Amino acid sequence: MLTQTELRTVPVNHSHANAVARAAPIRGGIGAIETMGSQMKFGANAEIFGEGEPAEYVYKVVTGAVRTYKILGDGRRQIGGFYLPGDIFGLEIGKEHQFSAEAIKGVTVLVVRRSAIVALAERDCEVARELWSFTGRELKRVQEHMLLLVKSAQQRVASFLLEMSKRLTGTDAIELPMSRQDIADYLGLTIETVSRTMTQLVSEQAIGLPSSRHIVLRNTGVLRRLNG
Amino acid sequence: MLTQTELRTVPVNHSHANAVARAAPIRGGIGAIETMGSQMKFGANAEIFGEGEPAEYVYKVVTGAVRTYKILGDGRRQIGGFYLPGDIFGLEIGKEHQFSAEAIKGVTVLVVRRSAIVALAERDCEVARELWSFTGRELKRVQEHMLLLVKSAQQRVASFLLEMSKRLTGTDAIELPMSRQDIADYLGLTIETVSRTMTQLVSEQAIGLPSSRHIVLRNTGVLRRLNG
DNA sequence: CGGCGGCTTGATCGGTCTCAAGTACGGTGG
DNA sequence: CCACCGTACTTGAGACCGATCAAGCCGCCG
Repeated sequence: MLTQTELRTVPVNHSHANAVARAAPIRGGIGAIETMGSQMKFGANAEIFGEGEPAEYVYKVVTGAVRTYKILGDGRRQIGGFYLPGDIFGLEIGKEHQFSAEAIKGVTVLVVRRSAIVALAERDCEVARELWSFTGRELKRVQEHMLLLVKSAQQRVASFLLEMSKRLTGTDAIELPMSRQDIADYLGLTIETVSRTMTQLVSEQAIGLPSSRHIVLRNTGVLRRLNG
Repeated sequence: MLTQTELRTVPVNHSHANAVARAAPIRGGIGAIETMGSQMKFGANAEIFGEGEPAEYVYKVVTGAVRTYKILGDGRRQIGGFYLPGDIFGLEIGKEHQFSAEAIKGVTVLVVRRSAIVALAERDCEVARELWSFTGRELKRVQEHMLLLVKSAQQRVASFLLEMSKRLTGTDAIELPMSRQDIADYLGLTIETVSRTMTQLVSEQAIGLPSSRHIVLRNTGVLRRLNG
């Protein structure tokens, strides 16, 4: 239950006054956040936006990592997704954010006003298509996440490691930005089960674990087989 | 594991030769399936489309009920969603269906070529927005489904009944179109656990169960409290 | 009436959670 | 440089929830 320390190294409000850079808007929608966005920084565990707040901005991770989450009725936290450099998050169809978002560690993001993109999409069908396409990819991602949650602990952890390997570096050696608690809340497990499963995978020669956040995939075949 | 009988009462191919009605195309995108679509019928358990097949058509349920699903690596079936009269399904961003779809019982659907809608969206931004909006609602639905899967059996069943009550009739008396196996595969439980949980809810006065598919919500407060 | 599929109920097993210590690591201050 | 502390992580023992295996029941249709 939210063991994490609630230190917010950057005071946040929704005027987002701490923008540090601004480039001239040229054209394009979501794919052109680079050219029309402002850059912002958030410290570790800083809240970027909260569930239910107006979805005024769309974000793209430049460096660092972000988690989105919901607090369930019984106090547990379910993480909806991890967003790594290059990933876009915070784009909603409706007026409000469905999940909260926090920086996992220090993060730099590009920010664009949602209204700017939506306005563009009203004139430029190509932009509208990009919005649709983005939400479609997000849908696919959540569908896969859903499928994860009906598997065994071993399968969930194995799938998670394969996913992170692909997204972080594409190689077998990965440096996890998130804590065991984050992983547990993403996979719908407890921190103890995640930890135990990791050591189990080590003893099965499937992974190496030189340090708790540094993981080496030794036998992706075994991991993939677990995946189903 | 797929106890269901594989009887396909309607032979299906992708030319969809068994269209029974055609109306003149007037205008509008996804909201205008009515005016530009053909009507089709599928018998109980008939396959409407398969995972990985080209997503040539978009469907809207007129009568009956549809399930989408995936078969997991270990042979289990996970149901992605139930689609009831008025619901649209089968609309993909990419070229292929991500899930398979079957009629739960006899079903009548309206069908439109995906390409027709997409072509419209390239010229009419309002149509493009409708596509985005639809996929956004689907995303929200899947997110909620994901949240279901990390709850207790009681919570899952209670949430399911509340959802069905809202979508089927809006009243407290519901007639489920799907079997216990379907419900189990939707909730990530076994058929036995679903059954036991139902009788448990009966003994707690939360629901009435005059027959296995006919359910009366007696105490929605209790159900909602379970929901979290 | 018999048979079959869908549903319920019972007994036991097993995987994950819970509660509780113990360990490793990084930072801070003496 | 080391002692200390706090946090993150690991490990262990036992409880509990849902899965599994196995019967039995019910409704429907031939």
